[in-house]
Amino acid sequence: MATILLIEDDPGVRRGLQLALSRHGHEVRTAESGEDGLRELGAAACDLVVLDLMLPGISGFEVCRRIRAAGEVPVVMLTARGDDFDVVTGLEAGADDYVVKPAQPTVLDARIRAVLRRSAPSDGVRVHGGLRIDTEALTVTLHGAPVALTPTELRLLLTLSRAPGRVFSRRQLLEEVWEHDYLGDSRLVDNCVQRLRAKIEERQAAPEYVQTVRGFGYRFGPL
Amino acid sequence: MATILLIEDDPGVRRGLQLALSRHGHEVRTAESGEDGLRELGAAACDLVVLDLMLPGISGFEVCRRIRAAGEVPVVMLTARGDDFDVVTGLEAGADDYVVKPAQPTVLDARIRAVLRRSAPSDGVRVHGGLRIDTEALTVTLHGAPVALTPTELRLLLTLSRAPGRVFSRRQLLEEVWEHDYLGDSRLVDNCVQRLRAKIEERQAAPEYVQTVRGFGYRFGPL
DNA sequence: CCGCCGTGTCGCAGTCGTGTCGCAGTCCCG
DNA sequence: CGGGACTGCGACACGACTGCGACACGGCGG
Repeated sequence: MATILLIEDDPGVRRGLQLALSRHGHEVRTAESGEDGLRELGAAACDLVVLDLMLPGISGFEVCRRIRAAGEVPVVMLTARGDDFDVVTGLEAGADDYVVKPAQPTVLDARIRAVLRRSAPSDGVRVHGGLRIDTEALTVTLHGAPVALTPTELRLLLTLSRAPGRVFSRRQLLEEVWEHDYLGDSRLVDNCVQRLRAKIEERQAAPEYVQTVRGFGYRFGPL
Repeated sequence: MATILLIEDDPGVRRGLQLALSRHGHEVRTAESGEDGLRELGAAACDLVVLDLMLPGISGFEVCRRIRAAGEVPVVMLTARGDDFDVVTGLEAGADDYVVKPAQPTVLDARIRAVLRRSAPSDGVRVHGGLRIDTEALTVTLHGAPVALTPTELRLLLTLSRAPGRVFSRRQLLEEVWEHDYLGDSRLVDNCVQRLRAKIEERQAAPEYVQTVRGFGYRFGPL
């Protein structure tokens, strides 16, 4: 499961690949052009870019160079024909792998996983939108910028993000994060959530990562 | 948490992983070879298979193909080296994920949970017609559109849907949903049912999900 | 010894959920 | 056919729950 940005101008191919990759368990965002893609990439980090070579406006090669110049996001190229010129130039532009169209979804997925595996050997990294949680280094970044969390806030975030979507009751959180036997109902959890939100949520009125489920508790991630 | 079948020929690795996965809350059964594993799988179902590639007798790939051909049990592969050939072939054989040996128990557990989460959304999710109830995320969708339920309405729906077809008396519902000792017969339940219906029923004249059994109480689901 | 940071507690305010009431419509039964 | 019981349904006011700021305590390092 990874977040993938698909840059492809042909609407048919774009939707087909988006659907196929979604079925393989990836989160897929799309862009129609190189400019659009670079903008999208700046807005929110992703784990990998699938990049078509034939694009209106900036060429795929140029987009690839800029992506690699900007960061360490791996790129899988999509070429119409496997002629040598494309491949060599593509790999020299910084692509990590390439797949020849028409692409078998299974093959593309296999390549993607292979690239992710060798270019991101760091396991235990959870990425949700612009939030990146490294469970080994115990670091959290928001849109690439490091976020300073206190130990308790970090434990809370780790616990919640371990099961995205699942609702944790205050009771459960007290046991897992604080490990006390919790005497007397307290609003400690609310408080810590509030402090955590102040650091990782951009619009606190509509929290993106830590959501409250009234009457039950809190939940990490998508609605 | 989940029942896992571990197919691994090396006795040391097998016991180590079995112990580690048990500690993470899984039920672990083991098999020493591909044939053994397939037999085991036929004898009793499990939620996921952890499959070593290097096996005596049938190869891991072949075992994987047969498992996927037989049913929908997800497979996590265990490979000695992450070379591309293994990965691509493995994923094409139908593996859902793979972990490179020597495997960190925590990493393996994380992968297992991720695979289980995406390949078995049927866990804790109840679907009846257009209504989908996720008992972990505590979300309800109607024809794909999220429905905002209040805590009491949600508890009511969860209680009723736990036993579709069964009739719950108002008394029972008061005890299970409200947990008070219920003094004085009240029409609280009727009210809450009404509010719930307003949100999930399309034709309230002929309720599809929450039906009233005159003189007795309410029932969830088909006649 | 002093000051800072993290943590737990308290109180206030706004919002939303909830329980009660009353009326009207429906079904059952005499 | 008529009366009574049962249920659907809207309205309303109280109360619970949560967000949020402020403060005090304690540990750790300068």
